[in-house]
Amino acid sequence: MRPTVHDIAAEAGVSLATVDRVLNNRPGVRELTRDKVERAIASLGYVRDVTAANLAKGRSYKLIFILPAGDNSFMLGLETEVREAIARSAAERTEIDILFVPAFDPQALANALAEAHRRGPAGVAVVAIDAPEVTDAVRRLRDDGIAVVTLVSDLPGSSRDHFAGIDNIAAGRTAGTLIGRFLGDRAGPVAVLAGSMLVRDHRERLEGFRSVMCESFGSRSILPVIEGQDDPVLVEKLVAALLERHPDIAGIYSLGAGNRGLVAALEKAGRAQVCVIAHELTSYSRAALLSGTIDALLNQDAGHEVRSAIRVLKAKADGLPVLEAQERIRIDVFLKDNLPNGQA
Amino acid sequence: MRPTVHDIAAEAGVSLATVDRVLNNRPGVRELTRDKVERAIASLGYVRDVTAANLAKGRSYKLIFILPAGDNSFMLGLETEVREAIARSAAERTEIDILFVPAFDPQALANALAEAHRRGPAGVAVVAIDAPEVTDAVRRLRDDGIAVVTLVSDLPGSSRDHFAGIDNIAAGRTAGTLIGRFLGDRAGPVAVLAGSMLVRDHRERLEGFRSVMCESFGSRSILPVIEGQDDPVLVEKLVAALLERHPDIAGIYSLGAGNRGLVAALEKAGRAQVCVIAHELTSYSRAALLSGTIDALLNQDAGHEVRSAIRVLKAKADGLPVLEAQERIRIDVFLKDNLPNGQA
DNA sequence: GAATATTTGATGTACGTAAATCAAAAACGC
DNA sequence: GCGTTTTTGATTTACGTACATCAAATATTC
Repeated sequence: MRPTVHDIAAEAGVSLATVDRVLNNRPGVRELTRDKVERAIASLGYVRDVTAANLAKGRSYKLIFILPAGDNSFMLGLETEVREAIARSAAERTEIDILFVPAFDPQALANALAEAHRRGPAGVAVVAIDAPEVTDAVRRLRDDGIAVVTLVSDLPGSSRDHFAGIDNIAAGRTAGTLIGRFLGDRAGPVAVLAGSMLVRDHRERLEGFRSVMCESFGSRSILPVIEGQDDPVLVEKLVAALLERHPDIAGIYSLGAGNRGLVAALEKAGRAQVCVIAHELTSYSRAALLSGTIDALLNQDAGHEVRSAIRVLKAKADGLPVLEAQERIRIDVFLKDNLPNGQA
Repeated sequence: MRPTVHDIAAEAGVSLATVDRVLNNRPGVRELTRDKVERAIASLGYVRDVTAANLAKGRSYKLIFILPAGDNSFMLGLETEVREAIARSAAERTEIDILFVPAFDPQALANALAEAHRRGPAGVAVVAIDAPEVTDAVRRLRDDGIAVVTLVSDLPGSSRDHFAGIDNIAAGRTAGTLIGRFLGDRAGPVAVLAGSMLVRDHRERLEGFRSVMCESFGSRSILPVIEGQDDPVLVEKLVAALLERHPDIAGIYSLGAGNRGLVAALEKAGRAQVCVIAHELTSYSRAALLSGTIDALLNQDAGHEVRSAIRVLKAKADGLPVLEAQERIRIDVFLKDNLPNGQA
């Protein structure tokens, strides 16, 4: 049987009320008595029954998700997952609100964080932008004991509790090895298509990709990066021009979210033999993978990221440890052979 | 605010006791009254507070894991994960026992299932062997309302509630595409190394692998399957003989758990240029991937499988729905570039 | 309509914790 | 020693559900 507060009280030779004072950091306990109780807790191996505690407190975890507004499929998918978590929230003692902010706008994001702060939640999950005003806003939240988790895009060097997202350098390296080995001896340069070098995850993917190409496939030339702003129309135009300029192109690594335009340009040009590695599984990229236009997809599972963020925020709010192995977001590598059925 | 049993009673115009009788399927309620209560439940959208219910019941979920004895790293890893779940069990109202059975022995497994049945648990997780006596034993458990989840290796056509493992056909197909594309125009046959064709996961991986090789890489010949019983010593002997017999071998797909012997044989023969795709991330296979002896690893995360099995068993024991998207076990594709740090 | 069986209500206790109140005891200053 | 402050104890209520008991009301049978 698991020990209860009563057992602690008996073991320490104090009353229930005193145990409660110690457990919940209430004032009015002598240092000596506090020690006695803590020794009893340690010796009996007491662990507070969080479910009973939450029941008694009538607690519900108020959480706020801050997401970039915009219509790219991945972010829409992320929003869908948050909404599904909201639908389940009754059963999980959570109360989740979403705040939308204009994409790529650090000041707007800092303001949203301040607004979230005002609402006094137990935790905040945010798709971060790597800027000082954002780091500051996060620090202010943390100073007030509000847990903060970055989602998809991290804010290293800030005081965030946790990052729920993939290792983007590893993702870029993986793309490099795949494209290098898939191409084998086939001649021709490789192009890189990004959204914007302003966002950290794109920069990191490029860094990983380049280092692998340099280390392991040094003879293959890499064309200058094309920035398509994740805009389908712009991407299509840029890729079409690229294909015309370089008829010998062997492969393309698309590390951003411009898949729709990329696929359109490739198919119009009839260049199915170009080896393409792209990111994020959406209905477009799935179709392109199945048709053979895209050869491999790297993906981060938005559902996992959202659920992980919620678990971590709840744990941090309770001062509980986090199961690191469970919360590591993995880089999915999809070929046409191992696509999950159903969704996305 | 979430409705409680009191709200249901008020809404239905009955007493708390009657609501309780309906909710817990206790006898002594007229059909008409039962309907009234059920309508109230539906109209208020009542969901039982499982944590409060468990608290009241003093419930702890007795679960039994049945694992194959043996010293292969993957199964040891699986055992480790179960033991870690046991360490966390205090906080999760679970009480987990492990039963070990000799590997690849259907009758012993059926006996273990009967033993598990005798102990009267809420659920059983089992690494299945696809044999009629096992299917029968599972059916008997289910007939007594005991939840059953197959782990790693499935038992389709049985009455198991859920399978916590990967899609092995997809895994085999993925291996096929990877080896086919990595080899490109390089000549030479491909060999397949399995543990035993008795277990379904090995059969399915082979099936997926063969079908992709046939569909997409028809010109490459596949040597007859070698069964190494996942025994390092035997595997090393068999692979050494294989390499001697076929000096022109271009690739090996190891779909079982005999990696230690495979790597030893390859390294002793100095055949690093052979393209090798193997399964399961262990300390041995990790080292071999980093050194280049293995080119890619397909992996199922044992920790995820164990945690998923536990979640599903608890949910089934409570008659609760399962979040399918969360419980899908993914096929990890590891190259040396995206190996997770830490463990395994 | 009486006797019986079935259904329903009323009520209390329990689970493990939180939180509040008030009284009692101990420690402290002077 | 006194009064005062601080610390501790004892007790109660609450959270939402499960489960048991006993009495009361309603159906059913003959």
